[in-house]
Amino acid sequence: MLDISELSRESGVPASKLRYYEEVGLIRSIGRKGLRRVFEPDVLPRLALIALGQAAGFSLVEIREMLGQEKEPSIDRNMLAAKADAVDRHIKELSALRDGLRHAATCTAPSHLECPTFQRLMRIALTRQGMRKKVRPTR
Amino acid sequence: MLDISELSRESGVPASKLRYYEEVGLIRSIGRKGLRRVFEPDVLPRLALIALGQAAGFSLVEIREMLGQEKEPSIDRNMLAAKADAVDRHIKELSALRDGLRHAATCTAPSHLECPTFQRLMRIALTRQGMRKKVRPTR
DNA sequence: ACTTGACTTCAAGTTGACTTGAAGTAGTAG
DNA sequence: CTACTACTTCAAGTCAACTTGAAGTCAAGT
Repeated sequence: MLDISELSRESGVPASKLRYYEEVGLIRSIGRKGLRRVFEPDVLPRLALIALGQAAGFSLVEIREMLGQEKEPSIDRNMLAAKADAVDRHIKELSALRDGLRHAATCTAPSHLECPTFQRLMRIALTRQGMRKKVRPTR
Repeated sequence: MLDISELSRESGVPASKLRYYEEVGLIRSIGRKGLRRVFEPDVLPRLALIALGQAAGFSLVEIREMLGQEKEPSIDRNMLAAKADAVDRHIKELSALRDGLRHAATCTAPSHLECPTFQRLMRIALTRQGMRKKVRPTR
């Protein structure tokens, strides 16, 4: 059992962020000691997953969906697989970007427009589209 | 030569965004026809690169640095290579996330904490840290 | 019992990346 | 020449994801 400062120290996540995450339903405290929140240690891996999900470009709402917002042990496996596929597509795009950057660092062609590497990069870029959702406090 | 609505139609980027991008120095118009901006067609690939850079999680300021803010043909090659390496590290993280998601979709172990796949995921997640910069209009 | 200080809530502020709206202007069709 | 419409500027608004600040509470040490 951890209080918020212990959790903050262990995870490196500021207390204000932890309170915010609880407010929007990303993590849960199991009770109070007086006023103070009491957390179970298993929020630590959960926080790691949240950080990773953010690094992957997911919104907090999407992450909440992926992790399961409540004490549900059975999360939707199809949805997880779909998310994995989405991340995989993202990786493909980033690979194109990386290659494009490396190419730009070495290519001395007069016009990038004529370069096949650059053209491939652009084709992939143009298939992109973004969608975002809104995060609202749970209750 | 394109006016803003043509550029918007060709690129799929709303005109308001194009004006904003010009304001912060991501793209340039080469002049005016009356009030109206006139763009060169080569902003199209540039817009594609901007979108790709965003997909990669870079801020507009970072993207401006990568692409070169002005009509400089010689952008810093070492910096580009460094950015490519940064993207590559990001890809590694995302690969871990993807694998983690796939694993979570199939693993039925009672506690994820005991699972080596999950532990690897977490190790990578914990090495993350983020930094952001501010975007200000040029001039 | 009293002080201390880390916790609490709640509202408001911040940042990046845009969008929206009002008010004005200018090239083109009739 | 007059209208129309698509452009223009500029200020303000929005949204996600937090942070900050004020004012209050409470457990623990002296």
